[in-house]
Amino acid sequence: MKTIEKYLTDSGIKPSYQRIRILSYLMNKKNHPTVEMIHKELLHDIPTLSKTTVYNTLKQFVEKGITQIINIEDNKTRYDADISTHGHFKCLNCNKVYDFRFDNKNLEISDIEDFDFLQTHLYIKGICNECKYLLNTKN
Amino acid sequence: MKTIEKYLTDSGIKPSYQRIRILSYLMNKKNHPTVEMIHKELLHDIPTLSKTTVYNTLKQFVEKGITQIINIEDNKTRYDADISTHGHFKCLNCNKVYDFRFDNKNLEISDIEDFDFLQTHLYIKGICNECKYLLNTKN
DNA sequence: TACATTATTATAATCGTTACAAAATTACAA
DNA sequence: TTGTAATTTTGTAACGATTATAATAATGTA
Ligand SMILES: [Mn+2]
Ligand SMILES: [Mn+2]
Ligand SMILES: [Zn+2]
Ligand SMILES: [Zn+2]
Repeated sequence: MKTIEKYLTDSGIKPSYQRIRILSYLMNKKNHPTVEMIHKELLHDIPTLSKTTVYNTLKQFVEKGITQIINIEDNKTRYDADISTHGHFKCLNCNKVYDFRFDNKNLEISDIEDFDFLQTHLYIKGICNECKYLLNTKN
Repeated sequence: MKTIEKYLTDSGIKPSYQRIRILSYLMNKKNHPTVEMIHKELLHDIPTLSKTTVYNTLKQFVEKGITQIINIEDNKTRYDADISTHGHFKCLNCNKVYDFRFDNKNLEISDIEDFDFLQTHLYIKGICNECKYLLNTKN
């Protein structure tokens, strides 16, 4: 609890109640939520929470570099408080988004060697293990 | 010209005039256009072209597997008639989207080894060579 | 030609997101 | 503490990309 406030302060963000709760949600759930998911969930505890506040807060988190945007969906943005470079796998059956690690340093890339790389996003879509099992036992 | 019609037919798509023109645009320009870009450009030649037709056509192309969706932008969808697995680099200065090749086979991925992979999207953002040069000479 | 099927178009509706201004909260000096 | 300025949150309206719907046009076929 205390650590999250300090993390916000150190990042140049005043630790308001809403901001603390939204960041806690991201850090604890680790579910790459949409704005809708965060708002719906926190509304139970904070009945006055505005969706605009969720949007504003996430925008600020991204600007201050403590949250990254995950664009694995066609339409809606997902957010991740894990700002390390890691990959995301979306299961096309259950729609869950999984983290995975990949060797960013040894990516063998051609054609754009001299460009300046600032962000790397690796998205893989397919069927997760759980669904593979479920789909097999069904048939 | 003839080849595009055959390509559509072989993919199970009736080669209407609009579909031929939209696919030609994708294949010739290779610029990962948005719906807006395609519509605006083709409107010069086909003044009656509806934006809905562009949407419908691209949806069909994706369903039939002859076009892939590029989600490198936050808000709008881009399309690519090159359905091979390749990476995309977006320059944060000039907003151009470049193709690049990467070694998909030798990607070193942990944690999700047993999942079924269906699509792999590698997006890198940064500054392209052209802009690097321009930005340097400016200062 | 006559009729059924398919494709295209125009328009309205939807949905995620952003803009804006009012209300609430917080910071701080008198 | 009190008054006032600055910041944060909220509600509502506006926006832009996309989808749904229904009418019109084009195409295929008997
Ligand atoms: Mn993640
Ligand atoms: Mn491409
Ligand atoms: Zn799954
Ligand atoms: Zn550039």
